[in-house]
Amino acid sequence: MDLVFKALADPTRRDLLDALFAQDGQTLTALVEGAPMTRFGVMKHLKVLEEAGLVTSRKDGREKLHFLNPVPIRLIHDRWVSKYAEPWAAALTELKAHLEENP
Amino acid sequence: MDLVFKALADPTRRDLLDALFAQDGQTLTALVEGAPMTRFGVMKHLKVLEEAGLVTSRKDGREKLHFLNPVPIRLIHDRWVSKYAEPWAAALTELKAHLEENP
DNA sequence: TTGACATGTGACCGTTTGGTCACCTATGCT
DNA sequence: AGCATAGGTGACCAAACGGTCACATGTCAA
Repeated sequence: MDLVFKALADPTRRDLLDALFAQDGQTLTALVEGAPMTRFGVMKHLKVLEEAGLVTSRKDGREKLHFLNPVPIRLIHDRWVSKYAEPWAAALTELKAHLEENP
Repeated sequence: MDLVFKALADPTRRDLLDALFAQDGQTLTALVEGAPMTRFGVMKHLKVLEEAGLVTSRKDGREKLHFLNPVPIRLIHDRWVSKYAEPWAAALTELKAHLEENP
């Protein structure tokens, strides 16, 4: 779980996830297009994403295809984000109700 | 937004958020209790959390009180996490429906 | 007012991280 | 076979990060 948070901390890696979200199963060289760095930088970031479980990969001939895996993000949502976000939503609902009762 | 992701990347900072979730409005020295580091380390982490907007603070005499601010986490959920998590949930729903149709 | 307490600042230091490169392996194509 | 292409490894470097400390400021209470 810590690896997922750390992986999400870098904007380049979030951009890579977005690129895979736009088109899943891209190769390394396809992902390098549009990334502001060399192939090696992208390789390192992809490795971090894979070790965090956010991306899975499959070799096809001399190409390596990369796929999004949304499960870890879902886990972050279920076990962590909702804990903080939902009480706030509840507070907002209460505030709304209060305002409607006392306009 | 990048500051929020970076702030969440450190386990010590997530622990601080948990401590404030358990009891909001704690002082610095109260938060140092239970943290595996000195006051200065905790101060640095709290500064990162404040700059990310995840924690707000108010001075009260010689004490500084710290409060959780769940809004940035809510924003992460709305603008980012749900984008990845919800398609997965939808895929699960489809899978479930498919299995029920073809048992 | 004096002393204890809560917090703040700046320097410092070892480790991690982001990025590049020289060089290498493996696959496809002709 | 021979060459171009896709990907991989290890070393390297500057910058950021996590953590500590000496020292300083402000505040309460006797």
